[in-house]
Amino acid sequence: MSNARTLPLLEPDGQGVVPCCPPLTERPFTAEEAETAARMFKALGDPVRLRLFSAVASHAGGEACVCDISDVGVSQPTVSHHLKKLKEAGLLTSERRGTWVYYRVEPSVLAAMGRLLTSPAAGPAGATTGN
Amino acid sequence: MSNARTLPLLEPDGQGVVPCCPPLTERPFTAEEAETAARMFKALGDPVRLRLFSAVASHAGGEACVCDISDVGVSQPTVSHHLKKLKEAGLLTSERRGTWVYYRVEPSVLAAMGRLLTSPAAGPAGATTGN
DNA sequence: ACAAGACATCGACAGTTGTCGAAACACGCA
DNA sequence: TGCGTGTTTCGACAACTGTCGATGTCTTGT
Repeated sequence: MSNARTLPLLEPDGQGVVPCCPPLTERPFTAEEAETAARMFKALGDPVRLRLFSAVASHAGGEACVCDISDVGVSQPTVSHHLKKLKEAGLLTSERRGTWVYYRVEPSVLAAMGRLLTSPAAGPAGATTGN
Repeated sequence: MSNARTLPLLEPDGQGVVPCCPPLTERPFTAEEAETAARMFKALGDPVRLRLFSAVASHAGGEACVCDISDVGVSQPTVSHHLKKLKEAGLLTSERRGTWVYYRVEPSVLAAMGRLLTSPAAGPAGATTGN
């Protein structure tokens, strides 16, 4: 139903994707950057979704059928609801093959998320590494 | 006020901290791991909080006075509310010096978050790096 | 065509969250 | 001591979120 709401953290640019935001420690986020990045953090901000995402991300082949990962303590409609949220956030993609639906992670998004949190080699806040 | 609610992502272990969770792609999170990690993602899942966090993290000296970062489009009590949330999530610490209160990031927490998202050298889902 | 299984959508509901203004608290200074 | 400024807490309220059971859709097998 939506086609302008996907992949908030990355923007397609023809042959790949470009990250939306600099590392968190580089400079203060603009309102727009924050809106974009927060959507992704929010998607991972629920324990059930995090388990589902982790289950997909760690599954052999990089993809998993819903039936493989739906044992997270909530009902089946709730699992479906959360997978939809993760898809809307651009973290997962889904594909139906026969009876089953397979979800897989968007690898570049995971990389972009890591880049957001990895301090860029002695950033302003990373000067004192010894805690 | 609270002393059992801080640093969800890391556990103090005498001389430093140890990460709570493996990378997301290593194996499915347990319910407990997910609960812990989700608390942190949730804290960054709000645009205002993300801007505040980024403002502190990128500020010279690794710390910032509330007065330096409170221009994010919401009222001052709301800023205080969000800073409290970030503190409860273990992402920020605060210290009062005279009239002003300074916030700084917990560097090890940032590192732990990055580790969560960085695939551990060709993990199950990281085999295909070229999208 | 029909039944069965896998998954998604719908509608409802309790609990949580973000926001504000008002008030309280902490500190420095006259 | 009292005032002004910076920050937090309080109380209230609308909006959002996670959850469920019931139902719908899609595919396979009989």
